[in-house]
Amino acid sequence: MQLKSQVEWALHCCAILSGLPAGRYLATKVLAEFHGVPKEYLSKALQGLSQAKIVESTLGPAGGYRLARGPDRISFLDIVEAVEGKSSTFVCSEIRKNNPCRPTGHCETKACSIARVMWQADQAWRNSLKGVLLSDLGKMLETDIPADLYRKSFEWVLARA
Amino acid sequence: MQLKSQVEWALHCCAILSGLPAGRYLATKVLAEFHGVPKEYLSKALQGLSQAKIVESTLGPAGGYRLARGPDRISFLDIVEAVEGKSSTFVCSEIRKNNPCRPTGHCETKACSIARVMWQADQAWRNSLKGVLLSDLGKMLETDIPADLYRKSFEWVLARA
DNA sequence: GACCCGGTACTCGGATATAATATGTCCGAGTCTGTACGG
DNA sequence: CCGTACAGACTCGGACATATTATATCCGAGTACCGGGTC
Repeated sequence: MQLKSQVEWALHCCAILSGLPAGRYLATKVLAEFHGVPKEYLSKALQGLSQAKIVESTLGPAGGYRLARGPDRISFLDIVEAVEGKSSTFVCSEIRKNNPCRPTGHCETKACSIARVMWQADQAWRNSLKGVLLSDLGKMLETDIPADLYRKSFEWVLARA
Repeated sequence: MQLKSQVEWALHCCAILSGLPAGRYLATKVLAEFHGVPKEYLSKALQGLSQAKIVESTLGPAGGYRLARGPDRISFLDIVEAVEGKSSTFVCSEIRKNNPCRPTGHCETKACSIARVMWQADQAWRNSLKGVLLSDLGKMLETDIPADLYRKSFEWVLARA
């Protein structure tokens, strides 16, 4: 099991978008060039973000994407679920119903114990992601990235927004 | 992203094996019949468990699998990792290195901030799985399953061990 | 009667096909920009 | 000089191929059991 690479791309793109001045849009082409990934495919990830109302888009020249709300109102979980879907990582196929000893027509009273444990773990994962906001990421990047590189990148992006 | 169905099967099989009297083996054929899944494919999941030293196998007639240690020493995480692998669900492909502003030869000082957040969530998921032991599952099943069905299933399995 | 030996049937384990999903690419519908024109 | 209409170019969005992974199946190597033969 592995998250798709689009999740990583979407997160990086949101990080860039969160640093953009209000009202400016950034095109897929620019985001793809900055990250060195295929433009056409990256657009699928951005489409997911758009449908989830995390970003909003504009057409035409000078069009592109921007965040639909403040970075302090967007969590990692929002982004991950926009790309990967909201369904649990564990799906219970109810194989217990195939138990040859099970009386026909018997109806389970509660969810499978195994599924409950797995879903609980899934929830722990989501809670962890929910606890980190895009604004938190912004602060982390400020301290992690050398000031020089940070400023250069910012200007590079701004010149194309 | 979705866990493979083998994970579910492996967990159910371990649940059965944990109720087995010491020294008895249970064949793939029986486990497959009980759960209503293809015998040949289920064996792959059991192979994973075997390689992870969670279960041990014996050949020949009356052969099969049994737990390699007590159910209080086997966690959900052990089983999930045996089937899914131990690598993180998030893989960082270091796309930040493609940043056109990045000086050539620049060496990152610490791991990508985004990856750190994702890995932390992955760890939360694993910790949750680590906290539930096979013996805990046994207790849950005892209270969840109707006593009648529980006993019947136990005898059904025992007659084939 | 007890022990040894060989055949047999059953087991696991890995190598091999098929289906589903992730990855990557393409083209069309729509709209904003910039310009030329008219008032 | 200003407002308006229009052509053009650029954008996103979804439809279309390919590569990788999960699913399902098959066959061979190996071993414990069982029966017969021998001491």
